Amino acid sequence: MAKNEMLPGTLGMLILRVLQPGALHGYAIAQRIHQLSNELLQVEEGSLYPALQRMLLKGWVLGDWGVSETNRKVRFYRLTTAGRRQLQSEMNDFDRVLTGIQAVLEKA
Amino acid sequence: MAKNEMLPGTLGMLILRVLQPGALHGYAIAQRIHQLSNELLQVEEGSLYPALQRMLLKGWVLGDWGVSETNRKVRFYRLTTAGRRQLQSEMNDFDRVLTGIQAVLEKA
DNA sequence: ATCTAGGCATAGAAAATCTAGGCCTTGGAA
DNA sequence: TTCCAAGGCCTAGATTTTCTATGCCTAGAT
Repeated sequence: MAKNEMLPGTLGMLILRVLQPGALHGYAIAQRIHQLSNELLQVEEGSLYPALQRMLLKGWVLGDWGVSETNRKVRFYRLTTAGRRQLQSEMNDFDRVLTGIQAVLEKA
Repeated sequence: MAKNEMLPGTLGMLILRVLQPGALHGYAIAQRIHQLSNELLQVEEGSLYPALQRMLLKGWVLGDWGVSETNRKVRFYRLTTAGRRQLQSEMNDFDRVLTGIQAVLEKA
C-alpha cells in the first residue's frame, strides 16, 4: 500500500460516496477522489471501470450516456436506492472495523 | 467486509503489531487481535497461517518451535529488525491512506 | 496537421482472503 | 477407559480485488 495507492476493499465505498451528492462520469469520479483526499489517493482507471461495472451489476448505480462539460461523450453514474443503502452499510462496516484496527494498533 | 471480517491489506500490519511487545504463537496471535479489538476483528486461520508464511519468506518474522502454556507444541513468531522496520512503514502508509479516505468520506 | 488531455473500456497477472478441509495432542468428563 | 472439546498447525482451491498494460476514440489548441 505504497505512495499513491488505495486501501483494498474501500474503493467501492469511496465511489458511492462521491456519487452521493449527484451524478458524475467515471473520469470525474477519479478526479474527485483524488482532489478530496488532498492528492493522497489515486484511483487507477483499470480499477475504476471494473468497479463501476460490478456496481452496475449489483444495481447500486445506473449509468447514463451523455456529454461532459468538455463536450465529450461520457457515462454519468448515479446512485440507486440500493446504492444509498449499500453506502450506509459499507460506511458502518468500515467504521466498526477501523475502530478494531485502531484499538489493536494502540493497545498492543 | 461484513460482520467479523478484516480490512484487506491490514492483516500483516496487525500481526506485526501484536508481535512487537514479544513473541507469540499463531493461535495466540489470532486471539490477541480478537481480544485487543474488543471482538471486532476475527482472524481466520486460513488467512493467518498463509500470512505468517509470507512474512517468514520476507524475513519479517522468525518462527521457533516450542511448547505453549497449555503444553502443546507450538511455533513462536518474533519480529526481526526488518520486521520492525516494516511495521513502521506499514503504519505510516496506513495512516496516510486513512487520512485520505476520511477526507473523502467527510467532504464529499 | 498534429498533439495533448479527456474519456471509456478490457485482458491478464498478481495478491490477499475465505471456505473447507486435514491432522495431531491434551486434559477432563462420562 | 474411552471419548470429545479445545488447542494447535497447516494447505488447497476458489473468489475477489486491484494493478499494469493496452486499445481506441474525440475535442481543441498549437
